[in-house]
Order: sequence, then structure tokens, then C-alpha cells
Amino acid sequence: MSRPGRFPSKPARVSINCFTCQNRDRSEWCNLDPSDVKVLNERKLCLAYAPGQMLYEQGEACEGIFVIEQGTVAVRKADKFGNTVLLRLCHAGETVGYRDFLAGGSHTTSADALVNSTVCRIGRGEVRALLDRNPALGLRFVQRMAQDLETAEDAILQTSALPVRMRLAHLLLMLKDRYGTMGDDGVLKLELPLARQDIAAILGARPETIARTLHALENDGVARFSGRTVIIPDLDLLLDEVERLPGP
Amino acid sequence: MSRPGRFPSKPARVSINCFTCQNRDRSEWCNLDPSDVKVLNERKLCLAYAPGQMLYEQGEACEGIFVIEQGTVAVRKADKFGNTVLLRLCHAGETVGYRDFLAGGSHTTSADALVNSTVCRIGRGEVRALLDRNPALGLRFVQRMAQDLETAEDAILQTSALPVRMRLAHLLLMLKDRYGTMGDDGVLKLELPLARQDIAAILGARPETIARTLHALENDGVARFSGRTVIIPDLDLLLDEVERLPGP
DNA sequence: CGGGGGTTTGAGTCCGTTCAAAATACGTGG
DNA sequence: CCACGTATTTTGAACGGACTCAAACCCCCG
Repeated sequence: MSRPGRFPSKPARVSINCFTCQNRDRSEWCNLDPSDVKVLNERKLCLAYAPGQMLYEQGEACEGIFVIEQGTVAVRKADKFGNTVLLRLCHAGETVGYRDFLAGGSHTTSADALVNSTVCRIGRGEVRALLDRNPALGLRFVQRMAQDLETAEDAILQTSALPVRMRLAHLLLMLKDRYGTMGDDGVLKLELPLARQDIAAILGARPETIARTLHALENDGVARFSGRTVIIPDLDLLLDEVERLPGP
Repeated sequence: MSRPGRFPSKPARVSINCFTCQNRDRSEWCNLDPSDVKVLNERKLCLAYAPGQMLYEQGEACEGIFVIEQGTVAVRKADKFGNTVLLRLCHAGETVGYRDFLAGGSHTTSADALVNSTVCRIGRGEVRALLDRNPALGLRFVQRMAQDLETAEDAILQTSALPVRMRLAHLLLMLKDRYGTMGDDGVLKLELPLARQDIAAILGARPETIARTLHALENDGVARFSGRTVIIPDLDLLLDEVERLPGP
């Protein structure tokens, strides 16, 4: 039931320079004093994760936070029966594990890389110090958390009120913003970082149900699926899926 | 489908003194400077809500926040099809609407009183000023939001992985902490502020399903239900409901 | 006593699940 | 580069939990 597990190996250490980091002006960590960036640059630990490798695991003590330099990371939650859901995808510039850090306890989720990803780990002490010296930094985390909470509440409503097919269509519409490329012919093409069971875990459904629903969407000409590639010939058809209510 | 609606009337103005408020030391607003409390006391607007009356409605501009002095408030979210869920219950000392305020936009939820409740409304400007002068206040909202996010993520997992009966048992266990009284004979008694459809809205189920599930729990001797009163003769039986996994 | 909402009960249906097996993709080692 | 073993995805058939629709019931209040 749990997805990751092919790569018990550790991520490799790599070297990244904070001053030239591409995320300098789009992460929560932008606008730090040069002196703070200097400290950060010296203290941070940069790691290269292969798909399936874990950034941290549910239940572990929270020893710091993780900033994604490149790649895609899945945040998951499991219950005592072994059920898991994929709560959200995180991308370059985003900070992972900040919630558990701010709450001060141990990790309430797990995080694993979906594709090759480089991530900088910032220790507990460094985060505290930076947070103390930069009130604006804390404020940015508040904004981020408010957004995550809004997304989570939307998911609660969706999951308990809308059928899988509509949730899947909704997911594809979200994913197209980041993973979609529009061809000259007006045909939209997505290259997803997600396996079928990841899609299932996001929607709170079984992989079998996802396979069947994808098939149904193909039959109706809404999209074509081949591995992790999605072809959407007519975006309006996909938009109809989320507009038209279940019944008629 | 939407629950509130019996009381289109406005809540009545009442007068409450911040200095003698019972929530002085348990709300997010504790430990303010006396000067700040003085300003708060003059500027706040205190209102008495009857069951069903709305504190604010989804889509409205967010003009401030609401601190519950007494009572119970339901925070709900609706989608464009008219589906609604009850996201959380809030009680004396808790602040409602803070998330939408911090995010800076309009309300993404609605809030309504479940029982007679008194609530203090603090305007946008006052909150900003207090937040600027008291970094600790912001920090307390962060803790609170982290907790709400954790709860929301738990709900996502529960809703998509556990059957209604187990979620209902889980809910009763949560509610007993606040609404339960233990009799001398070891019999637990709950007096809920919730109607059947509120329970349904919390669990993301239909009222009919809740009626049937309550009936099933009675048949199995786990609990007895009469109106909003719940009798739990043996807590262990209820605990079993959330421990034993669906199958056997 | 007569509404009017909320709740319960009943019957039937459907969506998504479960279980099992076949088909496909994929990484590995020969 | 191909063959093999494993993991993932797909398909099929059957089940089942929760939903829908509808009617009866209840309780509270006027």
C-alpha cells in the first residue's frame, strides 16, 4: 500500500551555492540579508534524491526543514491501518516539513522524491535563528500555511462530495499549469511526474478505479493516456467535466 | 442542503468587558499589554447569536475576525453545486475567520452559531495594529493554524479511507472530551450541540446514512441515542470501533 | 391542532471497492 | 542487446457501502 520502497539507499551529498540559487527570489527564503544567506550557505546540507527516496518519514523527530532546489516531492500521510494518501506535491522553491517544524513535534507526514530532486536541509537551530532575525520570513510561512490549509479544506469537500471522474478532471486541470505544454495545433500535452498509484493516492481512490476512469475519459475523447503522458485535444471538453454536475 | 436559514435576523449587540473576560488567559489574545486590551475593549463589537445565525458567509469580503466568548460555532465550506461540509467546531476562547483574514482575501468558508453564542468582532484595522505590536500574537496564530492544518489532513485521510461507522465512532470520542460527563456508575453521557445533519456534514455523509449507522451502533450496544443526548455504557466498546479494522 | 422542518425507515441503484488474473513496463544481469 | 524477474497497470467479475428517492414519522412551536 505504501508507494516508496524501491530505494532504501541514502541520497547523495551535493554542493549548491545559495547566492546563485535559481530559487533565490521565489522561495520563502528570498529577501534575506546577505549575512544570513552566508550563514545559510555554510550550514545547509544539500542532497540529491532519486525517485522513491525519502526526505523524512512520518513519526520521526523533526530536525529541520527541507527546501526544494529542483524536482518534485510528494507529501503523504498514513494511518495505523496502512492507508495512505498523497496530500500535496511540492516543487522548486517550496519548503517541505515546515508545518511539523512550526508545530514543534515529530513529523505527521512523510515526504519522498517523485523524480530526481535536489533538496537543501536546514537544521533546527538555523531555522530558529533565521526566524528570530527575520519576522518577514515567519510571515511568509503564515501565508504559505494559510494557502495549504485552504487547499486541504477544498480537498475535504471534493473528496466527500464529488465523484472520482470529476476529481480526476480537476486534478488534470491543476497539473496542466505546471506540467503542460501547448502545441502549435492547440493540443495540450502533459508530462506527469506521477505513477497511477500516485494519482490514486491524491484522489483517495484505488489504482483500479483510476485505470477504469482514465479509460472512460479516453472513450469520451476527453484525453488520451500513455504511461505518464497525457494528451488533451480539446481543453473545453476537460473543463466541461468539472462544470457539469454529476446527474444530467 | 445548507443547514442554517431559520434565523435571517441579525444578532443582538451586547456588552462584554475584555478585562474580566473568562477567556483572558486561554484565547490567542492572552498576554496583551493592558494598553492594548484597553483599545480592544473600546473598539470590539460584541454580538449575541441565536442558533443558525451567521457570523459571516462564504464569498463575503473579510472585514475582521471573530473571537468566541461563549458558545459553539460551526465553520462550513460549500462548493458551486451546493454540497457543504462542516470543517470544524469552534469554542470559547477560539478565534474564527483568522485564516481568511491572514490570507487577505474574502471568506472561503461560512460560520454559524450552533447554540446561543456571544462573539466579539474585531475589525481589520485593529487586528493589524495588534499584530504589528505583538509578534507573539502572530506566533500563536501560527500554532493554531498548524493545528488546524493537521486536523484537516487527518480528515482527508479518514474520509477517503475509513467507513462511516468508524468515522462516527471517532467523532464521538472527540466530542466526549468537551461535551461528555462521566456518571458515578461509569456511564458516559454526551450532550451534543449537533443536529443529525451536522454530524452528517462533519463526516461527509448523508443524514440517512447517519441515522442508519446510529441505529447499527445501538443494536451493537455501543451507544444509545436520543435526540442530542448520547449514552455510552462502556467506553471500551467505542474504543474497539476505531481500533478494529473494517474487515474482520 | 395544524404546519414545517428534521429524522427515520424502506427499497432500489450505483459507484467504487475487492479479489484475482492477465498484460504490460521496467530494471537487471547475463 | 536480449532474456528474465519483479513491480506496476489493466481488465474482469462480483460484492457492498453509501447514496437516491420517497414516504412515514416525530417533535417542537405557534
